[in-house]
Amino acid sequence: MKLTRIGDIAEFINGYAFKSEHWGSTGKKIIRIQNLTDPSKPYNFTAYDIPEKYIVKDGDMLVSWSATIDIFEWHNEPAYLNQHIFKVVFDHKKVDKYYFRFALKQTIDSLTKFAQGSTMKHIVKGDFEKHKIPLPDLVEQQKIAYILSKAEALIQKRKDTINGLDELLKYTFLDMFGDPVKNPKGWEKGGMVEVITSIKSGTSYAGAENKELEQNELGVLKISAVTDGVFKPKEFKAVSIDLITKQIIKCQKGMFLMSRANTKELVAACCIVPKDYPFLFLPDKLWSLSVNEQRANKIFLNALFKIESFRNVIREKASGGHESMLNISMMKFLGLKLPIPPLLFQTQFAETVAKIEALKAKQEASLRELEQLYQSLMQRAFKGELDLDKVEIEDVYKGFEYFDGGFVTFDDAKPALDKIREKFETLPAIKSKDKKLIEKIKKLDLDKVQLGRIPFDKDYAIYRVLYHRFEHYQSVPFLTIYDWLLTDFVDLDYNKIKDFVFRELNEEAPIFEQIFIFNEDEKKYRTELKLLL
DNA sequence: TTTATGGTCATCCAGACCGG
DNA sequence: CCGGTCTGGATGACCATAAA
Repeated sequence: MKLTRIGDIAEFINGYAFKSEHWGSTGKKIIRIQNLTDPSKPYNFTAYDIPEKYIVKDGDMLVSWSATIDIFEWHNEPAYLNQHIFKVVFDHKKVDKYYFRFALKQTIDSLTKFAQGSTMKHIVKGDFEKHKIPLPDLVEQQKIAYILSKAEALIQKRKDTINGLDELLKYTFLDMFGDPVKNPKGWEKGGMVEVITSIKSGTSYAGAENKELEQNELGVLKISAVTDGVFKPKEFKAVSIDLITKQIIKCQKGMFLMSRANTKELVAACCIVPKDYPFLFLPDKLWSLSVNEQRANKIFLNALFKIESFRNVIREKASGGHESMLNISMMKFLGLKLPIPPLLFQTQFAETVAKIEALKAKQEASLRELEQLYQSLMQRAFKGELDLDKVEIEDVYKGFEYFDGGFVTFDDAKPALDKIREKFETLPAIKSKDKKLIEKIKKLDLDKVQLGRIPFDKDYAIYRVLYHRFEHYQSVPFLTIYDWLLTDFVDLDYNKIKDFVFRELNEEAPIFEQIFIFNEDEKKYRTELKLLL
């Protein structure tokens, strides 16, 4: 495939070098690299007037070129760009911005070889602009971006499900046992000594990071193997067996591990080791806790220690001169009090956890598969090996020409809208049902209403959404349309549609209305949605 | 003599900042 | 404005000391 210098298809505007006196708590957000890599990081704000060119709008692509070298799409209110990040201004006649994102991600590793500086890796603007990506014609680009977006969306969906299962675990705990500190269910309280029979601490060894283990090496775990609350067998350092003189504790299935040191936030992270790892052993900062099985279930304890309120109780016992590396002693830990529900309940909880974990394992396996598929798709796409002839991008999406940022007015969009309308006007008209529905609503007893299914015609909805928006606001941000089409409607996932619909219901000028219908056969109410005219 | 504890020092990353 | 260095926080390495 033809290679093109990215400097020829887009302009890269570097962010503004804000000084600390520019920061405040009011005004516009300042986008720093950490805000892109970690959404939980707080923003700095500035009330100063900075030139227009540093403003980033919703949908803008950003490339960080210092330390973290990656590309991000900004989905947020207009904000200022900090130094070390480029804002990408595309030549829309030549390149599709989503295609560009995928193409750059695919080739980003080769960019790091240009990185300069000793303490901190930088990419020099000139080198960056010289970087080449494969560039087929625009329609092909859109098709590639479309396929990859689909794969990406599936991956995200798996990740969401996995996170959801984690949440479910937490709620299951709180539902069964209540908050462990307030102890609203009045469980018998006991000392940690009653449930933990012994604590074994590992031994300190230095080693080489990020490498595979050789024949004559063992891995000493790092705190980070436990930090996230899930055992991570890859977080170790390699140590030559010859150097190991002290007694070590090998990492075995069922071990209940806890970190005795870290920042206050992360101290007392714990997890259960899922299987034997004969080549890994514990470092001095990790404990292996033995549980008195007559009194407690370690799955229960593992969940308990992860509940924020109880974690705080443990954290309070940590000490140290530097806030950045606090320690807990065994005595202090064993001196803590905890609620100890009857073993039967704990076992029941553990069974539920096992079920959720099994679901999670399935989702994780699927996620790995998808990620592999995604990788191979990426590679084939940029080698020009994908059969794009079979790819039909949704007609609606094709109807819109590229618009150079900003807003699409009603007139801009009218030809495309007309085309859509022609296609959809004959569709099963929710319209004709509307009158009957309204009659029914009048007779409803709203107190007895239950949520139910949402009958939903995707194509018709797209048309209605767009038309309504145009009528109501006269113009619509182009990117909003693009996103709807690309992300909300590429698949017919019920939950996604539901999310979308409920978002719409909460809008100031909603295009949906929730209505309630009595089903004569089932003898109960269910909700339906009506598109407002 | 061994182990647990509570540190400090070193390193790396990310951001602050500055000279040309 | 650009390209680089300085600085501080987070984490890992490792140790002196006290207790067992």
